[in-house]
Amino acid sequence: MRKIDTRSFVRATRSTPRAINRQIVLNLVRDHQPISRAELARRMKVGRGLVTSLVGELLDEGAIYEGPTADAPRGRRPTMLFVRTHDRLVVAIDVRFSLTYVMLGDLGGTRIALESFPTITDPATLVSELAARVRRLLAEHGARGTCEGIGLVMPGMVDQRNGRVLNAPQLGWRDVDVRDPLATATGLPVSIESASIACALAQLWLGDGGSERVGERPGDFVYVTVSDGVGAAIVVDGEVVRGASHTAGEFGHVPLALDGPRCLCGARGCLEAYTSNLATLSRFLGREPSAATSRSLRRGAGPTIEDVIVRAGAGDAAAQRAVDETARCLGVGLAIMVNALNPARIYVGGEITGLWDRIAPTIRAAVAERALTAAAAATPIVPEPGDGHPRLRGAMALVAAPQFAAPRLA
Amino acid sequence: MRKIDTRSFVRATRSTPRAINRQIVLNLVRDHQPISRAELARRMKVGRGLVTSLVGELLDEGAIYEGPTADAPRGRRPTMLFVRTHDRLVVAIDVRFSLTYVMLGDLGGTRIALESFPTITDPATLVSELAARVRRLLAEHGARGTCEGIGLVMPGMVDQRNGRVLNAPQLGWRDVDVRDPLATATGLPVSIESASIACALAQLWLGDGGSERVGERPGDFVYVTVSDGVGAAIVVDGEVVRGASHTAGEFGHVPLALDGPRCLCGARGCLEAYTSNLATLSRFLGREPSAATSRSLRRGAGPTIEDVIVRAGAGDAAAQRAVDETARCLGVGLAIMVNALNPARIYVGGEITGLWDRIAPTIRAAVAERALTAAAAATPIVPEPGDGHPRLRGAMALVAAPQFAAPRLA
DNA sequence: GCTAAATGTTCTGACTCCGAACAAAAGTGA
DNA sequence: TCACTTTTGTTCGGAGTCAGAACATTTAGC
Repeated sequence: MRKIDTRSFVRATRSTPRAINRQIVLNLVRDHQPISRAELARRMKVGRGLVTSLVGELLDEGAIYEGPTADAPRGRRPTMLFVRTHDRLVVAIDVRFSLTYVMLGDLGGTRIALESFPTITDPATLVSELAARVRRLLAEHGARGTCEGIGLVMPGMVDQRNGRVLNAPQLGWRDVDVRDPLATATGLPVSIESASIACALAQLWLGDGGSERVGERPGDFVYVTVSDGVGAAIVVDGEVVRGASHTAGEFGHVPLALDGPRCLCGARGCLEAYTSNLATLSRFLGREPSAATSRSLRRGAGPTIEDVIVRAGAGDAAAQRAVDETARCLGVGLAIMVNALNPARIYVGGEITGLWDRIAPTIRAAVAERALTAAAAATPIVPEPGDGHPRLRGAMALVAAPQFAAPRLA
Repeated sequence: MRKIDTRSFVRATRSTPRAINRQIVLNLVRDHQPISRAELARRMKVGRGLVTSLVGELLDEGAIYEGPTADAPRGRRPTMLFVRTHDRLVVAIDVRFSLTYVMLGDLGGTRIALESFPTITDPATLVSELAARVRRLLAEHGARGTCEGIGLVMPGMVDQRNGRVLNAPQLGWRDVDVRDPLATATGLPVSIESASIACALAQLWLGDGGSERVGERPGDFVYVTVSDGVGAAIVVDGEVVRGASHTAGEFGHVPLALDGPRCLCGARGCLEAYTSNLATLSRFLGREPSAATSRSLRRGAGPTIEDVIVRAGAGDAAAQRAVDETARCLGVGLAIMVNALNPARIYVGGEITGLWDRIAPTIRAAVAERALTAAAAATPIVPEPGDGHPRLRGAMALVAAPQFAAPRLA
């Protein structure tokens, strides 16, 4: 029951049905490959004739390809269809505080090569270094196919429309254009996105397809990133909620206590001030989480969040107390999201997932305590470990998504 | 960039372009009436021939009608088109704690007749009373047109799909079917919805069209209802966010302080415990907001929220303190929504809007203090006074919306 | 009355889906 | 071996829709 915005709509042309059905076929092949034309016709409830025509078009464009025929109990053997991904390359870039990762993968999300280098904070130098590495990677592996584009994930706020980094405190950037310089330096289209949204896109487009529960809509979830900050990306009906000025998802500064510890944002008692890595670390050290503490910890003075996690896992009581309290507060934060948005599930990413077995019961209990309905209390909360490089997968999803997205209409 | 859900999609047929363009024309007429075919063709960037065909179909169906021709500086005078609303009746019902309102209106949202009676808490008796009143209203005013359906707004949680009231503490109902009994008793289609979502639908479909700022997307907002409880309805891209189990929008139990005053939900420090009418009233009385207080106040023992508002407006210091604190806390709650969802604007409904001139600066200041970006801090916060019967308008929108909504696709 | 300009209609063509008929391919069994 | 059944995949005419040009209609101005 969507209202049409009469100031910005897309009217239908005579090729609109084609565009819609084409994408449906492509997505069905993607989700169920290998799949035959006849099976596609059954799933779409159309005649096989139409499927032949649609598939023929996708074959001509190189979006899919025909594999070998499959066995069948009776009758003619079906020729199986696959999405062409292995020779369509994607460059994924993840710029983080200390290291920048550059990865070469294919449209299906498969990793081909991965490298990293210390992050350069000067924009122009970073872009030229990135361009050089992209060129070298494509020269080395270019025989595997053609590159479809670059997905760039930046730490901080990003305006995905004009390709600018609005604010990246970890790099000291404010309103810096990186997309266009990188695009001209490499000759490839570049898509840019913030880390939390990128992780959500990775789940949405490259997610663990098979594990979804029956009846659960795969396009309704929240992805919460617990790291230096606490951010969330909201996905409703298969689409990321961006907000009127593209800043939706800032759950990090929901107050848990109006007179709580001071947060780096200036307010008091923010969720982030209780659950960020800095907060956990400060709690472990018995210090106030201040900007000074933050800086000194970043410079490598003192233990890191990884150290705390390792110690907690090894039985260190102080570390366990610090982490448990983080888990309790995170649970309260997740309960807010569960009540406010009622997602089908919540993904949690960040270093803290390394201790999931320990913290999961605490988080669940806190969520269940504050959830308003039984269904909300039972919302699956799924950890995503950092060793799967969710941000890099998100960068790949940035390039892959436009190929498979539903056409915008009405 | 929406992902297609391959387990539940709508494929295009050869009449899909027609369905889309038909709705676009209908909505353009609705938003810009009186409007000519030629103007429609310009706005849609199509030839006038296609518009003639689409308009002809809408005329045949009775969705629109031709008015008189308009003056033109040169050339043939255009015949103006209008949405046919005046002879298509709608019954709107708003069941509240003390009174139930029944209104007869037309598809355009115009009020024809309004009556009320003391709410009956027995479901069957309520339904038969409602059916009798609906029949009488239609008999009296039936000459004005045919009735398109009934919109029913209930206080509490509603499953809009199967027409059941899941939980309405004000009526003492749990899992009660009212939609189907009322539909069979009246022979009319009935749509049911919760109060906060209904108010949002009223704004979305019958909202103050002209006053929207340039560039502001009309389909991205949050409607916050401050009443016995505090609820919110989230509208993204012209569509209400319902959530995986249809319980999205429960911002009332966002904690402002984990160890704050006890809330009726069982937790502590909920936004509702600070800003509901009961909370304001309890603050004025210097009491704890308990279930017992709630009951005694509902029974008419002691002052009502309206009394407190009148006193605050007249200069009573205690009442002003109570209301100002409510405003401050509400501002914090709105800041959470601004940061989390980044809506284009926020509507606030409820008795407290009667004091908007006094509380607006406090609310704005609290929002601005916690908003993370300048754009978010500037989010317009618009009061909707209760004398416009927003819930009844929402009930009308329930019936009107399906007529104008975009077709679901892909 | 003629012309220009604008609105509204009609008609042919192109693109699409739709459904039925047809061809192709594999197994079964007389 | 070969007709029969079953399933897959293709082809083709028909119907619905948009696209665009030609045409008819109406008004104002000269």
